[in-house]
Amino acid sequence: MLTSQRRALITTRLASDGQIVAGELAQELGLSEDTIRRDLRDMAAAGLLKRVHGGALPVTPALPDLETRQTMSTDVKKRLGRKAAELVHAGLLIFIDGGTTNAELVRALPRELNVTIATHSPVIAALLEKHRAEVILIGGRLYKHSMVSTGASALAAIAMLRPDIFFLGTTAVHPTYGLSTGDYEEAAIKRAIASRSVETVTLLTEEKLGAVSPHHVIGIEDMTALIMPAGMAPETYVAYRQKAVRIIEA
Amino acid sequence: MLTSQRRALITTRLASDGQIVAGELAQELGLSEDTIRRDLRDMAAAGLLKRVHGGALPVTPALPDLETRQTMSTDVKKRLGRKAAELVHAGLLIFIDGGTTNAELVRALPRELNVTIATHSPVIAALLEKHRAEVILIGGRLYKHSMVSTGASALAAIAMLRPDIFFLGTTAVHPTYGLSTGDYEEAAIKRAIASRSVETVTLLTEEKLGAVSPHHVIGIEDMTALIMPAGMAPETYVAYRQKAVRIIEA
DNA sequence: ATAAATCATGCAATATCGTGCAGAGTCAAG
DNA sequence: CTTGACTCTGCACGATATTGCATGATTTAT
Repeated sequence: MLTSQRRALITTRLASDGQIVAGELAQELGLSEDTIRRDLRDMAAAGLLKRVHGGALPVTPALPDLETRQTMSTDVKKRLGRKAAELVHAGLLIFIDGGTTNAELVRALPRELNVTIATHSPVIAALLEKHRAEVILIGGRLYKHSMVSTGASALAAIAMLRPDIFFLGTTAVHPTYGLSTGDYEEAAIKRAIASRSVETVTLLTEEKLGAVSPHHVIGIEDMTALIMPAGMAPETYVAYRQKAVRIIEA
Repeated sequence: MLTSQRRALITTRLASDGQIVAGELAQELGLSEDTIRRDLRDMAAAGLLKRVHGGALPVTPALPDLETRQTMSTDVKKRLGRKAAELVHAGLLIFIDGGTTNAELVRALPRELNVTIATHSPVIAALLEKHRAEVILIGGRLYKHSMVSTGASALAAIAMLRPDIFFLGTTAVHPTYGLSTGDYEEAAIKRAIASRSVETVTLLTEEKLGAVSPHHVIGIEDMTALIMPAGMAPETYVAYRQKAVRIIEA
């Protein structure tokens, strides 16, 4: 692993976890603690993080992550969410995946709409408290990173459903490699839901395009539509259109 | 947890609660009181807080009416939650019912504690995002009023568990009629969980005592313990003690 | 006044840190 | 191709920091 890669990972990890523990990261990467410490020392000198005994913290201490993620790029996600909400009509069975972008979809859903919403994300379910929608919560063992149910019982519950639309949450979309994610179990669950759904749609912010994660979920050609921000360069998404996927701009 | 994070937490907690109790915080974080005391001593030396016997106070006391209003309603529940958290030990399987009082229990649980927590409330599950605990989410059809899973699939999932402690959320407790609630399905679920649990505990605020709702859950004699606010008139709860239920004051 | 809780201090075990040094790899000049 | 400067990395070692426990002092509550 290159030094710059390692340092990029540290930055990412700081943003997602709000902390770095030197010993843990050394073990995880199979490196000595000295290397990690040197990275942290240098990055602290560059003002990229705040060095503390035992590890490092972000320079701007992590706000409650709900707040952080909300403020990250709310505008774009809100627009995507509103556009996605237009696909939802009364009487349908909708499956909503976890993630902050899908949370915006939930917020954009009319409160009085008579739909049935299935989800394996307790966060999404909690957001539906004030809606009229019938909610089906998929249980299972919670995968802590993305906070969604996984495991055999979740798969069994999903097998009982036949959603009209699946709003898939994703972190990486690539024209050739399709959708991918960082966890094996998570990928399996998403695949199971998509395979049972009539339509599969995902909401995409720009930074996810072109990215690849270790675990393949489904190919672009298996998607019904991609909802992405308007105003992007055509060459960014022409590759997707060639796969006959519908592109909806928001 | 890194030292600086712990101290940041102390600052936050001082702002939100208006006080720090050394013993409680030590228990909550799974550390010795000495460590907390050292933090408080050092932070007091740095002028970040005011050290007092038993804990610490903010240097600039919070505006009185803001403090009282915010904490009046939740202060009692926070105390109940912290007391209840003392019952939870590493290695146990805990089932946590929905409700705002149980939410305070979750907030009081040590973040690093190795427990397994089952819940049929997406709200409770979402609160556990930052905890190390293994979380088992019980799925089903969400009963919107109390936001908990109900129905056959929830019952089936519960039948797989054998919780050590069930923290039952309730709205009505009566010395003769026991615990009751407003929805039939909800009562059935609570009964099912209680019947499979080794211990059943409930957190009670004063206004729930003596109330009766249409649907019976379980009798007082089937409870292991009631956790209720300290300082109530003895005649208020003597009737419960006669049922051989343990009364824990918080 | 007496019991219980809380505190400060010293001590030992562990974790983390900084520094110096050596081996391996890279790269460009010779 | 060889050589030497340079960088990166891991290890060793002593220094420092953190933590939990024991002990006796102090404070608080009854």
